Amino acid sequence: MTASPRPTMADVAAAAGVSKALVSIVIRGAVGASLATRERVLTTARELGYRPDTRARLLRSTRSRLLGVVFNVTEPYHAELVELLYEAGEAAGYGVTLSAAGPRRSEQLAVESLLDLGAEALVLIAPSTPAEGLAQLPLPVISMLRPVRGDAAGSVSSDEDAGIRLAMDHLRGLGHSRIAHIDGGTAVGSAARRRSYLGYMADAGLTGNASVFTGGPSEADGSRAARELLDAAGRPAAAARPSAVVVFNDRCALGVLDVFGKAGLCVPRDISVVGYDNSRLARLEHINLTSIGQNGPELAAAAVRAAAARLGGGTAEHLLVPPFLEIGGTTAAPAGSS
Amino acid sequence: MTASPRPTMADVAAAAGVSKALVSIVIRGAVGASLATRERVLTTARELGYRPDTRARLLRSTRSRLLGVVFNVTEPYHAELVELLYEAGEAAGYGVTLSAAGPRRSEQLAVESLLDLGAEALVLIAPSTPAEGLAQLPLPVISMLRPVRGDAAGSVSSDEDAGIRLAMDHLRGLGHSRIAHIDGGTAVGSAARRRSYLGYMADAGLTGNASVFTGGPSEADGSRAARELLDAAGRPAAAARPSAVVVFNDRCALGVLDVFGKAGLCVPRDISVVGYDNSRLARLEHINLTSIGQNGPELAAAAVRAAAARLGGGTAEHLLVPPFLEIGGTTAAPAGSS
DNA sequence: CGGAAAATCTAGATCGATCTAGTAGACTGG
DNA sequence: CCAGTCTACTAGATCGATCTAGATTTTCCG
Repeated sequence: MTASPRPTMADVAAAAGVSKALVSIVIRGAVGASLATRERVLTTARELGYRPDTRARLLRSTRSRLLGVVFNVTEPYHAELVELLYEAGEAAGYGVTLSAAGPRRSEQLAVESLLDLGAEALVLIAPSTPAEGLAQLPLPVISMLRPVRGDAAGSVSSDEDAGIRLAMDHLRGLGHSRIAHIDGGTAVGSAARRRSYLGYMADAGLTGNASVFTGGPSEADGSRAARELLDAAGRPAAAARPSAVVVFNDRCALGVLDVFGKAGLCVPRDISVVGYDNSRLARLEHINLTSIGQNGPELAAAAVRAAAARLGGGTAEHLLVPPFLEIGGTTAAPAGSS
Repeated sequence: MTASPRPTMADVAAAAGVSKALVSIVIRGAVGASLATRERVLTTARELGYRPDTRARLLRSTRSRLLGVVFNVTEPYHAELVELLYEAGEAAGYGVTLSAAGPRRSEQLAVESLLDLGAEALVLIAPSTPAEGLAQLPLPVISMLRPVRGDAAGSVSSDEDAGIRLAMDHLRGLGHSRIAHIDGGTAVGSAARRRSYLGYMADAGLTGNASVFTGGPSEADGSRAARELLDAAGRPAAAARPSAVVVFNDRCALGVLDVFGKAGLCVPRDISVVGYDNSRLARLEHINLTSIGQNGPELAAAAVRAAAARLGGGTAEHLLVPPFLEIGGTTAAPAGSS
């Protein structure tokens, strides 16, 4: 509470008997100071409890080395990425500042606050701003988890096509061939995943077995689609029911699991279910959903690299990071195959 | 990409034919400018696309009017509070900067980065730093969701005792009298909630019906406790089984629901369950757990008020915000009472 | 109308760092 | 021994705002 004013660079300089400029050199670790004085300055700095003032540093330096990150508070996975971005950023010599977007705070506002803070590049996690909007911004922008075409912004996303293939390979490997897909309806990314599914089925010569049901991003969507699936399967012949379902995302898969359970189907004995996101939800012990996960650390590192490259004058890169398969308790070999 | 340097206050001053100082006055909305010039300056500022530079502003002004917020990335509810703090802060004329703590980024580090940025007060959401540590910090600190005694820091938390009472009143109102409690084991806050439960039962003259099972913060803890509860109930007489359970938190309640379901009990027909937190989990459609929720907007507003008051020279306040009851589908009148 | 009070505006110092330009001294080589 | 190069260091300008102190104009009122 006794607000003793924190020591400045001038204080350290006076105490160590050198100039401010030299202290600056030492603190930044720049060249131009002898080993002896370097040590002396660092010692007195530590003794005085000196900490460089970020505000002043940002103001003066040509390169702020500050990375602005915009994330959405309603997406738990974003929070996870934020922490990884801190790590990746700091490892690359960048400071990281956050700005949250959400239902009551627009992405626009979040971006502006970072601009005013002097960020020299932005990482937007799953931005809703269209590409043209991103192109307007006066600094390099990296879009995470949402691919962007062209030179408007760099992008780093998970390879969704590879993700679907992982899920399908897993199911095929278990012996499934009647594999259905519950898509994400009009949600972002749904079309791409659906396309990957259909492409895989075609390549495997299983076009006849392919069937897509309209789901959505939430549990309710999944429940609806699952009921439809059961109804459709019942009509022609019960044997025609799919033995496995690849679902748009984990939340949707949760709704699917619920309906299957209430219909008396046992997962995975009667039917296998694969989600997408490997969210905390999926990892709850009594759910333990087989799911496709994004490689968070690699995504974060790639985003920082892309931002640094863009600052170095490169053109917008578009990276795809391979996802991984987390095998849980909702997939097994089909019933008749032991 | 064509990095046109953004206009500064001097540019606006030149364009409007006034001094820098006057522009500053107008932008800050301070007294000392006539209505006419005020308008003229604002117009030219808008035309030039001028935006004040936060770095410079922070550096110079005696009061940074910057509120630092530390949240934990692993807690989804924190994210929700963050957005509310933005709102509450900005409404009170404070800027808000975030710093994330988490498994790989210490609270200490998060706090320091905010100090370096020039925050003039900190709001720590559920800090793990002990009170003595908070007292060391050279600025006012508000601990949210974790009560702190003494003058080390202000605190704003949800009134847990009132929360338990809400749950109990609800169940009593439905006609329950055999109400059990599954606690949080050694988790933070568990002891207080258990005490509230026992106190309520005593006050209601139901000490004979009170029974506490050792749970914990996670689903697995809940499952274990639920099995114990069923075992214990089976032995003396089935009729002695509690007709309702108040559970430490939502995750724990999820495990409880799972075990009850698998044991053939129908919730809420055979037994009612109340959670605590009103988390997103509880609000999933097919779970729809009756739960005690924290009043987020009020918590955020109170935290900002407390910080402002502390900055104004007041002593550390300790506020309790009343929670609310969210009635879901897991509570109903006990079986024999229609 | 005169002079005090209030309102409006400006010059210049200042916050705490970085950065440029330049000085002092040590070292090298012919 | 002197020019040339390197290393170690420093003075002072600078970033873009705020703030203080003072200048100028307007208003008010007896």
